[in-house]
Amino acid sequence: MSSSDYLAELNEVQRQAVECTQGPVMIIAGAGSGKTRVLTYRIAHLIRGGIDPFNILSLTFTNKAAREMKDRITSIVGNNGKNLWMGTFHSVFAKILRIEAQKIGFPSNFTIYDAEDSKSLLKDIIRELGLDEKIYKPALVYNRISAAKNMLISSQAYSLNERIMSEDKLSAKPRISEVYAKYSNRCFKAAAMDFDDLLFKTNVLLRDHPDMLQKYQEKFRYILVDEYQDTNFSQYVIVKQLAARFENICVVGDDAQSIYSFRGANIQNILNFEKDYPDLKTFKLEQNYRSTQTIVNAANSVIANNKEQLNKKVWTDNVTGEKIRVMRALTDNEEGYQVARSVFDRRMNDQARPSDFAILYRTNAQSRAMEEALRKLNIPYKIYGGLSFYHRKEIKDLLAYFRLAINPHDEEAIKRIINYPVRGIGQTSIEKIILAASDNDVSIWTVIDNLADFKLDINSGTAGKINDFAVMIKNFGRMAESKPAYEAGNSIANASGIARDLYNDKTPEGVSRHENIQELLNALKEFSDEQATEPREPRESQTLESFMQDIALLTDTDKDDKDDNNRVSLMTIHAAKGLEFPYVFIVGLEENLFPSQMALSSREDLEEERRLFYVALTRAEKTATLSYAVSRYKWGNLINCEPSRFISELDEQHIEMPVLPVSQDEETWGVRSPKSFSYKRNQTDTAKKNLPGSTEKTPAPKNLLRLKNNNLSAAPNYNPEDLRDLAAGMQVLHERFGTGTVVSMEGIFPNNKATVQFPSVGQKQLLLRFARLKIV
DNA sequence: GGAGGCCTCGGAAGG
DNA sequence: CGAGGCCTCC
Repeated sequence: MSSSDYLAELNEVQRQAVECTQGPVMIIAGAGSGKTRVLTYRIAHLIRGGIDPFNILSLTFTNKAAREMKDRITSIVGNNGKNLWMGTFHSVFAKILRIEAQKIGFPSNFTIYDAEDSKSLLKDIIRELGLDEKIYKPALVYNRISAAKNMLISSQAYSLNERIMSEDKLSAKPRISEVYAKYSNRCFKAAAMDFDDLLFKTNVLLRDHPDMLQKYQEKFRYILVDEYQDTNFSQYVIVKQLAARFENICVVGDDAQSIYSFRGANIQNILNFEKDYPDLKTFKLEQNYRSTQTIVNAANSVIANNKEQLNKKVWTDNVTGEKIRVMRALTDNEEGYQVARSVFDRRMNDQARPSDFAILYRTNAQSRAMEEALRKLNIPYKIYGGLSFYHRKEIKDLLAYFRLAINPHDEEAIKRIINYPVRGIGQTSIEKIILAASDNDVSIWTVIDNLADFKLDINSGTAGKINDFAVMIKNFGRMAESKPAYEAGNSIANASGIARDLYNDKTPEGVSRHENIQELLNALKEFSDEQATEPREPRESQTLESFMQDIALLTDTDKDDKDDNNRVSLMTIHAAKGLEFPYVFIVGLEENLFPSQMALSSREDLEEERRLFYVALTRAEKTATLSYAVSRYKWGNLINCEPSRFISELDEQHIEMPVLPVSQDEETWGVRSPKSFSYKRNQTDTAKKNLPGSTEKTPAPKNLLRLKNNNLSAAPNYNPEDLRDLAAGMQVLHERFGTGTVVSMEGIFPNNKATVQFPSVGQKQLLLRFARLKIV
């Protein structure tokens, strides 16, 4: 492309934001206002203006965003752009911490623990301290420690902080500070950092080493931060420190799209940015290029309900477009069916491609109904989210060996594979080793590698096996150092026994696990080959160590997808941030689901849910369709649902409500009081059974009709009244749809059995609800 | 060490 | 309901 006329592609405000390169700048970028374009052109403009890319730091929200932006910039300014420091906070500062590690007492080959590693370590510590795991749940303790680190509160400061300590006492967990202290110590001994440490230790580095602060202030003369509304305190301080010398700081964000406060993001960072830099220049990108007027205006009408926001007015001169349709379904399954049908019709009428559609939901659990319905209509789809490649067991197992080859002190990696594949080192021996390490304040590896010195009560056979393990790991370490990444990795996979172990497993899961291992090795091979063509320092960059550096920071979206990509996208709204689709369906718009039940107690939480809805709506280019169900399965029980308040917050002129008015429908169907619908065996009986001393088993359910493959059978003590409900419901179905048929109910239930046929899954479930049925 | 029974618990999710 | 953890039993 022609690289010189990029400024011509920008509107007036965008161009000003690009050209204003000196001093503090805040760009408030409304949804669909060309934010990415401004950011990339701004950087390109800096480089063209003679700024060395080495002096530019650009921080993004995801690795994917960084990669795409870097490619774009390189296409404008040439290969020089590759020298940019661009990446997520975590990847950039991990890189710096590896360079400066010795300043804070870490080796540069430190391991990065992912959340799973951290929780597993916390679990061990909680046990070692003799605390009750049911009270000190590892996930909860992890969140608590994470929140503290994000507020730059060390374990010492934590124990001295009266507010935090009294919070912990109040929640009956007064000893979290001890867990925190021990956790930090164990990470240090293992030469490991968790995700939050990457930011926390960067802060320590910059705070305690003025030379370091100065060095990086000088280096990063131009700093850009994307998605600034989602930064936390720790990130805020890093940016503030680094920018303090030159104040060439540019933050880009949209307060209306701040949706990550639950993990520490602080919307105040953007709301108060002006206070930090009084001579700040602010640019507001308010023209939306993505969506129809209807969608932009509807989204505005929703967000207007929020109190706390920066003043801006997003507008568009795109076409008016279709009204936002609201669909109403009987159950979650019928909702899926209706959505799938709409996708099907759109494909026909608009000649749209599957990849033009997105189905967005509040919780991952909602994907199932959508998935089933799409499959029935043969519509290709892809579900985003769920278990990532790098978090699969077999992948983490092999990576644990790689980790040990690079840093044998890595405690979590040792615990993971010291006895996998099985080599006769049992739980008892491992516990003795951990205890010895703890008593002597050394790492587990130090004990393993010098077993004889610690005089453990371990029999000589096991001691020999532990010794063999140590020899193997040291051998792997030498391989990692001397051989290129792929060669070393492949040897380790074989010599460790992992490859063989999985190869011998011929179950479908085993085969798939073996394939995953192969895929990881392929990635390693690609990495080796790719690095070999790079001009700079060919040796160093080809090692297993360099491959492993950021592996903990990768996620599935970073993996190339070689599959056919012409598919309907199914994902949570959080995952959809930054994406856009011509046709968007937002499903499950029910009070207590979206907004989530847990967000109803505070104004702040509710406002964040509303921003989430705003994000969802503004993903749409051509049409947005909302849907809700009047009843939905939750943990096996059918519960009643009310339409979400967000539907009524939409300006009426932009929406088209369902054809069936609610009142008429309820009359036809004769809805009862909500409580009687759900079958509550679980709550009441389990509660009773759990009373101390009670031996009562869950009693056989009463009033229960069972439905299996359309065969209906009744419990012996079945209440005849419910049978009348069933008959009445079937009658209504028949009248209304003409298709619902009772195949055999003569004599009303001969032998307590009947066969029924339902016109659709949704109607079947509505009927079940009528008769208080339970699917078996 | 693996299979199977029992209990518990259930938010969204980047790095 | 169903996933995941834990315990028990072989």
